[in-house]
Amino acid sequence: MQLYQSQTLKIHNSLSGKKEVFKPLNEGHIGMYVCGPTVYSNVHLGNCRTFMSFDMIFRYFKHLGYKVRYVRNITDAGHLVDDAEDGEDKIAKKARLEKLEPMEVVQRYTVDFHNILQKFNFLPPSIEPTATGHIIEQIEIIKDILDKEFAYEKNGSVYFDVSKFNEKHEYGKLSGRKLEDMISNTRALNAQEEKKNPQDFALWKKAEPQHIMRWPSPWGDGFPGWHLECTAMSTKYLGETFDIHGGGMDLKFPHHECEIAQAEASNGQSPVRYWMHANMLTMNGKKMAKSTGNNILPGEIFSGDNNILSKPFSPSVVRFFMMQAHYTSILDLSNDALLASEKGHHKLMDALDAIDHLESSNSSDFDIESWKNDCYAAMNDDFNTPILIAKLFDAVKFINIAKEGKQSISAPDKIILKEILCGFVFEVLGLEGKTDEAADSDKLSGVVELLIQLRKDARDNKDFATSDKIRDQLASLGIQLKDGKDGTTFSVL
RNA sequence: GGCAUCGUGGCCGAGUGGCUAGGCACAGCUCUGCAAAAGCUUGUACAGCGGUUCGAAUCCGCUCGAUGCCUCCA
Repeated sequence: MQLYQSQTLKIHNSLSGKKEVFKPLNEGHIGMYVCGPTVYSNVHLGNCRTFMSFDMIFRYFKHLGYKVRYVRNITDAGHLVDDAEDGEDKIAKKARLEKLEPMEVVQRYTVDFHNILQKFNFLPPSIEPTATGHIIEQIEIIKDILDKEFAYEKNGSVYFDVSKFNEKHEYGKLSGRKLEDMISNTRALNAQEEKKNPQDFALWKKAEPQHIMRWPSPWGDGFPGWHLECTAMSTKYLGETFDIHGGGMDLKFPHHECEIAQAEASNGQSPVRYWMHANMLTMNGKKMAKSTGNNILPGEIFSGDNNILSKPFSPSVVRFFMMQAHYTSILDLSNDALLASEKGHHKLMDALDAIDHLESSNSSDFDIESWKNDCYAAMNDDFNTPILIAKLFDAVKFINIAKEGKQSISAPDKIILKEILCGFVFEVLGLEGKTDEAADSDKLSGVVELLIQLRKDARDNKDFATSDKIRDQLASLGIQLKDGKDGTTFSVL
């Protein structure tokens, strides 16, 4: 019996705008696709938040006992810079500026992306396909859509015919837009004269002679449109209809809308059963943007090399900070917020360490069953990690009281408490304990124990000047002494 | 201008038509040589204006503000 059989999970489906009971297409198995990064620069912190939300969701599915195929692509081709760039591929553009091969740029930033995600303790997806590795599949889909007459060719490019599609299908159902509104609101843009209608989008773009990234196709040398790769890769690995498609809120339109259109045009069915969208990250109340300087790279948070935050913060603290907000809410990052999260994170980890040292008793003053149910109820309610964390702090409080000997816990309950707590903290939330390896070093703890002993001697002799000196010096090194009933312990901050 | 997601106490951030979120900060107390840590106790809310209701911060309308998107841009 798997855990998921006893849990009812609800997911907010962007398509319906409602929370729906989640039932996978095939019992026990879940197919999930998340739009990955474009690897033409360092990964954006906001992007990390989106991926982290889906990492948590992936982790919870696995925790529930589901077999999950999680596909997250790497976009290494297909994005255009803007109209002024004459249809030049974004990656090719950057490559010329830096005098690098396009694939060299892709490699550099793919490595950066993986490095940062590893620091954040992400689980790797099941498949991480690249757009350039699926050109053939994309061409096949274009052929299919052309056959069904939902697309047309013009001068070596192929465009999706939105108006025609809209006659039999509903273009705009995900983002709540109506084609008529879009038509009346369209701005005048350059280089659109090939399209029948401004709403049409490219499935295949003809490559100009200077364009480096190019592939042969039935319509001449060119490259695929941006929306197509996700359709090709998601359906290839997950089937024509699959359970979950996720991404940032910003991708809802046009990207995800176009994905729906492409899939419905090519195989007649709606590709995704549950659409999930993660919300944006702001900093100091404003959107993060390089142009205004209101921007920070993940690596700069970890190193402290920035003029926005007062100190470095560990990846796990940043993760804890992000998990304290619901994935569908806008989250605001600030120095104060990170400082608060750091303290909360530390308190949580200290309590986890303390469980093993609790005395077992014949009975428990803590209702483990009902607490455990509350934890699962929080996660089952559209992955409500803030509520889960609030529940975890109920346990933290109990552990601290029990540590003082004021309440008790039975031996079996102690095992369950630890198992559930660790399960949620490490497995589901993906947090990490003491990252400072020094804390585990025998040498360090030997030295600190010695100092604690010396301080105790000084205190016994009422030599408080010496005892305070030891305490304060250690504190300035980031080692905190805690005087308890049964002597002094320490923790490395 | 249109569409979408929001607007909660000093800060971050959940939630609900009437019943404690939680973390951090602040104050008092316990413990302590003094602190720290931990515990206990307490305070400050639901953008504004209308409406529905016995009752709304929670539902509806409008206003203001934030963020994203509006065709090739995460």
